[in-house]
Amino acid sequence: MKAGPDIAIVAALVGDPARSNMLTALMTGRALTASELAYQAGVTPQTASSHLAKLEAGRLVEQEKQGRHRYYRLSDPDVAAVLEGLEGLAARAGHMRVRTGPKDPALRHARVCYDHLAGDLGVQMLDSMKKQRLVRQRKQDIELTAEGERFLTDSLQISADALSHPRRPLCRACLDWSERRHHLAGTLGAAILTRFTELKWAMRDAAPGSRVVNFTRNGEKRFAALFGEIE
Amino acid sequence: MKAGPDIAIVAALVGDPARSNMLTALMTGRALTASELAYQAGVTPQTASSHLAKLEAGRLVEQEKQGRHRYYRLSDPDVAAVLEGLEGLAARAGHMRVRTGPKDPALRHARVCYDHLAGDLGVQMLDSMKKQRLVRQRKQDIELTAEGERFLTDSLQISADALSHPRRPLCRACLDWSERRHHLAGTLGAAILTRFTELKWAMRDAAPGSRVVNFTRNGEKRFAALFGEIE
DNA sequence: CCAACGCTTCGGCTATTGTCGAAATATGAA
DNA sequence: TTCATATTTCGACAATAGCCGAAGCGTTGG
Repeated sequence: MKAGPDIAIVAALVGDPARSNMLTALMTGRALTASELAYQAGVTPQTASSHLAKLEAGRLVEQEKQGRHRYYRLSDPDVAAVLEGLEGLAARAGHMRVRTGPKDPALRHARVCYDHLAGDLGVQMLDSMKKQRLVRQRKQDIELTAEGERFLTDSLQISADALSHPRRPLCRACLDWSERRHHLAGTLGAAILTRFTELKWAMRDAAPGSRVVNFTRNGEKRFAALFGEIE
Repeated sequence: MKAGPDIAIVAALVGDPARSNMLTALMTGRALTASELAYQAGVTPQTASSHLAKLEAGRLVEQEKQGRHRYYRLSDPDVAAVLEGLEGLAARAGHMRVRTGPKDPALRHARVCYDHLAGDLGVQMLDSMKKQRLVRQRKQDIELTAEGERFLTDSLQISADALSHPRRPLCRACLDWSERRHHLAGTLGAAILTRFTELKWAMRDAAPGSRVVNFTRNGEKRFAALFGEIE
């Protein structure tokens, strides 16, 4: 009756504050160096080193060496998905870190959730796509419509067919912890955020570990034109 | 940059062996008493009591008092989903509890994953439904076809329309940790397993905390007739 | 070549948390 | 009413794991 995977080992890896801070920093989807992760976690480099070794042994992160630098990233989107789920449980249980600083509203407005847009704007985008019948959502199933494919091609020069990926869905509903509603994940969600960046509508906060997405004035206008409030 | 949910708190709750054993035991979808959970976790009742208080404070479980008995269950399917995800990560990282006893093959053959069928038979069922075009799966998106609705009504007396649920999808692909492929979750997956039980094709192992599903001889035949190997 | 920097390894310390014995309270059955 | 059982609470103990200083190794740039 105790057969099966031992979730305690994995969860204990995430359950340490220093390690969870590192994993959260990696939810930006960026690779960060050991030093940057040490800073994010608020520990010394030697402490971070031993933590990272554990995360790597547990297959939660993987590393790539560049000269003297060690870059770490999440092993794959499955890890990010579990971390998202944990974020939802933590938010629901009220385990929020109270930092009502200037960054908090920005984080709620628009932020990266691994590789796709989240926050107020992320939720608004999915809502708008549903109202425009670009996607169909039944509960947590999201499907791109033919009209949606044309929209993506015409307005954003994104080809849905090119987003095929053996292990990730095109569309996935991701529960937004700040809005408590869904935003769009999957390869399409990632492609859209990438396109926003290419078009210079939005850019990521440059601070390592920051998840904030800053839209330009023009970007906000373009975003509103495509995904604004629709009756 | 440390704003947002504090996943360390939730993960640390899962990361203790005694507590993770309890949560795993509750993945059967059944409510268990504090004593039964203490037994599953291999600790004394007083230790279990303090653990359960923590899990309840963390909103991972909820309790219902019946006389002298306290029944605990997982708070909701979101908790189960995160635990499933952790199981997948643990299995991938090779954190398997080596108990190659008589129960292990049974667990791999057919078991409950919260409320739907998993294991070899669970994976086979989804495969067959795909080959018979009862469902369409593109990566992790699963959609019931019109033919599938008729099949469910005719063969199992299950009405897909009656499975509507505000917070759960009809179909969800759940990665099976023993088969490393998908089985069917969601309200439909749950309804199918329930129907097998009603039809007396299958029954759950009566031991508290056991996830094994035992098919009868007749049940195996009926299951094979509906979901057997199809070319 | 030398100095600076990134990262790892080693060893010792300490705080935290899980554990159980003991005791108390509530419920159910005879 | 009494006894058995389920569960909770309290207090003490011990083991573990995270922490950092010190030292070492590898890489980079001047």
